[in-house]
Amino acid sequence: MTEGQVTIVDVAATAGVSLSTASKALNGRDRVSQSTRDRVVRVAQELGYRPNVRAQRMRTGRSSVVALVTALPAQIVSEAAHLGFLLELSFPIAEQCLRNGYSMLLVPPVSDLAALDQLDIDGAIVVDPRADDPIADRFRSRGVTVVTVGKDGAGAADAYLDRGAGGADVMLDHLADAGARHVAVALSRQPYSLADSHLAYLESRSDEHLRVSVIRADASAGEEGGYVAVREALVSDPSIDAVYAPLDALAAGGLRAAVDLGRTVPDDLMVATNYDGRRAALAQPAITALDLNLPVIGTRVADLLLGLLNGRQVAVAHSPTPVVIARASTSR
Amino acid sequence: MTEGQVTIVDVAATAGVSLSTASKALNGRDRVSQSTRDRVVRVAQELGYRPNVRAQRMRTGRSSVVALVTALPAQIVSEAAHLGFLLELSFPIAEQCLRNGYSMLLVPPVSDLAALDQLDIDGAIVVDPRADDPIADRFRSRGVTVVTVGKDGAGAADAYLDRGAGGADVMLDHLADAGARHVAVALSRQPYSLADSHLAYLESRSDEHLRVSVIRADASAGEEGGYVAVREALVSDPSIDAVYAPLDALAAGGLRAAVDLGRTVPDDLMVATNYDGRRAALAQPAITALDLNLPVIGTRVADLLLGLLNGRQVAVAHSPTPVVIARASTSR
DNA sequence: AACTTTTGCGAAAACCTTTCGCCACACTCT
DNA sequence: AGAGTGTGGCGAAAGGTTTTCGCAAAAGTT
Repeated sequence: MTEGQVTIVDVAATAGVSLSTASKALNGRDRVSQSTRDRVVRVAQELGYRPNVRAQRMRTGRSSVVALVTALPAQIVSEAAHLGFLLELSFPIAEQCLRNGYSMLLVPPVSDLAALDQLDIDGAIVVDPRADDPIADRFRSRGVTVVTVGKDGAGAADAYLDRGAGGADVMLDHLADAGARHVAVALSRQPYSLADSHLAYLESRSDEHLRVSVIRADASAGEEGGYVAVREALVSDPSIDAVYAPLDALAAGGLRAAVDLGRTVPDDLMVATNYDGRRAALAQPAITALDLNLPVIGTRVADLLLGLLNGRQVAVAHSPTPVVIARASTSR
Repeated sequence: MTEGQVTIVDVAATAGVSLSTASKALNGRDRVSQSTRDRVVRVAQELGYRPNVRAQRMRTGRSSVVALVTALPAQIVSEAAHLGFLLELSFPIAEQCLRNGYSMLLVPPVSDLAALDQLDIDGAIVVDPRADDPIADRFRSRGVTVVTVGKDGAGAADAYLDRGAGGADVMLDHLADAGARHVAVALSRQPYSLADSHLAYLESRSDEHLRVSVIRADASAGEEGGYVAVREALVSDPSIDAVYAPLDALAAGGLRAAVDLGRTVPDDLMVATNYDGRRAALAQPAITALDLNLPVIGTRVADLLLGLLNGRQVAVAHSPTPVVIARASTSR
């Protein structure tokens, strides 16, 4: 195939210096006279020397790789727009990493935690961790620095990006402004960090102007889960005049349920969701969603992790305030 | 931090066997008696031994990592929907890799080829390579197996996934059926593999029923590039009654140009594109696009690469036939 | 001139694993 | 009994790099 790789030994020999001097000259680490440094660099250039990354990693114990992994189960990832969320996040993270000499591993949801041990990484970004997240734990037990997107309740991570109420505040304000009096918030039955944040916020939110109640849906069933849960809620409590389902699959299912029950949207019932994916934009009527500004979130969480890996002391960052994208489903 | 990692030396010592025997027992490689094997495995378990991935890679010369990288310049990637294309592709690839014990590195467009040398990978998937693609070359000169999505003209890759006419055939059929007589195909001025495939196909395509002419646009300028190119074409040749721009940014720009010129879509002029992203779906009127079946493409190209890495002899795979998603922009 | 500090470089260890060659032993066949 | 054949296990050698330590020569100081 290729001629035997040219190693640093070859460079040193050709340049007439010792191994260690060559290494120091190339890495700029230690004190080497300018003349020898130049000579070594020139020889390396001429010989086409490329350091063996594996050997470097072996020796230094660092790999300059970080992983992006979601803590949500595969079902939810594929059913809801979480996949889109993840992917939109992945690119800015990958860019930020590359810019800082790191590269990013995209890890699909795994059933087997042991598979995570195979990843040669310095750090990981865990999206939407559960409390005491097993993935984050597994990484950290190995010495991998972990940062989470979404507050990590039990402190399983080294740092996290706080998403606050996750946009629930912004959206509820919007719904209230639009005239809603009783919002049913549809959350996944399976717990994850953002849903918890939502919940925490919601409990403090109900006031005389806006009543907020929580309903639970089976997110792994996708739209169907939203359909079932919202239908039941609408039937049992006619005072509900708005449905807010952060997961877009639940919102889309809820919309269908409302239509099937003869409610018109938005006049009888408003519908809103978080992630602004195709599902929301193309629904009939189009569903109001949030602009989460994922590029900024991605960049910030990447900075957080990279900062930690470079020894800076940081513990928390904040996501930008989401902006409501008002669509037909909430504009009366 | 953590207590010093437990190595295979510790396992061997505790189990009372030699280093090499412990290694063989754990890897199931060579002949070891069942009793010692069991003992070693049990000890490893008890000690919580996890092999040092970096040392393994160093020794074996394999990393079980592949990279996904696009050959298109960063400008086009961000301007056109190529980013969406890439991301939709990335997930099935990452899944397929993980399923086979590999992991996938997502690499943003790089300006500096040397950065690619930092990636510790066994193989790479290069999307939309140019002829004699420098990225593919760089990888292969290092001994990295390369597979491309989109035919690699000059054979810079070890294998490729053939996208045929890239859907141009399907779309032209659709336009002809819809009543088009003269289609202007807007291609990026910058060459890349799919545009070449389109071109090759288009040259053989013009017949008495359907005239096909090619116009060139500056794709790095995004929609504006499409606007300028299409406007000029429409003004200089009034017989054009359809615009087909594989890159969605060009199609969207073209649509705007047509409207500004007072042409109504689809009655005076039809518009179509390849990638079915938000831009196409949300345009006014909505733009007809193709369902490329990216999950299947991703899985196939991953299989191609993984096959090669596992020593199987494969050279080419084919993408599924795209299906037209007919929207208002082409239905009279 | 004698002493101390700085500077440039080399030898060797360490990182942890896999693999190659070899030996000892037990067993089988002539 | 001696030669041949497997089998289980061991020791040592890579694999390529970074880093620590020490030494000697040069430079600086009293």
